[in-house]
Amino acid sequence: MTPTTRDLMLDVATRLLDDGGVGAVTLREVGHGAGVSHMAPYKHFAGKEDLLAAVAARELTRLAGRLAEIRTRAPDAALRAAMRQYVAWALEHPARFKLVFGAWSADTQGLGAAAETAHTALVDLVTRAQRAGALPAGDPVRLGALIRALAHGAADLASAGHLAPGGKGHASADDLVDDLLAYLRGAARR
Amino acid sequence: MTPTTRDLMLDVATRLLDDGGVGAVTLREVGHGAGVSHMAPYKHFAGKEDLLAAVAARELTRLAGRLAEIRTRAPDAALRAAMRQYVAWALEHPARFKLVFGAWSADTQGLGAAAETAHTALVDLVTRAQRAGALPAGDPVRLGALIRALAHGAADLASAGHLAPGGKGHASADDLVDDLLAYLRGAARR
DNA sequence: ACCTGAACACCGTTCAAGT
DNA sequence: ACCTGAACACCGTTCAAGT
Repeated sequence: MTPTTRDLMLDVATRLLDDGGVGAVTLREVGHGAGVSHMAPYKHFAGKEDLLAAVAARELTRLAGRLAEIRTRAPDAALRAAMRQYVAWALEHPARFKLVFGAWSADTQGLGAAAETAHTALVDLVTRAQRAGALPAGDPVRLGALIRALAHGAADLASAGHLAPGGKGHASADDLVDDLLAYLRGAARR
Repeated sequence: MTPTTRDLMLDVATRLLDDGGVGAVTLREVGHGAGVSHMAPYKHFAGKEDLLAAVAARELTRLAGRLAEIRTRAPDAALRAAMRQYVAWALEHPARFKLVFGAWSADTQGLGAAAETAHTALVDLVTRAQRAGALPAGDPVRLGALIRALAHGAADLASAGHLAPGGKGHASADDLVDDLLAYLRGAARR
């Protein structure tokens, strides 16, 4: 049950990522932080890119897991809770967020599979919210893409400090998610 | 009229950025590409971060300029055209997009001022679309934030290839912008 | 199977110096 | 004012070798 060297390396890499961004993640520091040589990471990962992909995949899997838990709630509250979870995670761990949703050079480390799981969970939430009358009719995949793109954009802008900071009309990322869901609820009643 | 060494360096940096991402922008290559030594960039920029901020500021200023041109069109078409311009720019130059909207360590190189200009232009477009009946009433700053967050998120996800690629329900970033504007137009008529 | 240490090419940055 | 070249610390990666 003691963590494997590989897992220890992922922990160290995640801590470096949180502390100083992706540029602060060096294979040498990952090795030393895990108590081994600066070359040991190459025995577990093909290179730096592969290590970062493994960090991203683990993080995305955990996020998808939390979204899956939310699925047990009432359908119209679940969708809002899921988007708030997404936004909160982005604001708490901006460097992880940027890494996970940056470009993946290849579908390595099961990143694609983890993304598929999260996507399926979202479409399911949308479908159930539609049946509950909280969302308008229409292709749930497309509606899910709209909601996720808004949550993603609001989280990204907020985490970089570009969301009209302070003063009149200032809206948090959560506020924007609520605004969109309110407009969609209105469209469902028309 | 011949470009200054500084402008030449910004051109080289932008080309390196487009070709290989932010990691491919090295001060040494910027110097050599501009026909000077690997140390010359330090005479024009405080360091790498400052050079990248200058690239971002120039890019953001150009984007704001193109949004300003759009302002001359009919109000309800102008907002859509502006968001399409934003999305198109992000998809054409993903590395510039990520750089411009990444975290700025300091308000150097006039980045904040350029962002302010673009933000003001957007709020103006929103206000005029509201008067034309194409958007619901309410605080134009907050409504502008909603629209921009959606365009931003759709562009970011699309440029990284995370927008439910292919198959049923697939929506482009432009499609999502259109969807949101259609829902908002519906809310304006209620 | 997993780890080590030397070595190479590269990069950001400092410094002393040149015109 | 603007540019140069040597030097330093650091990083990703390869390789030969050890248990």
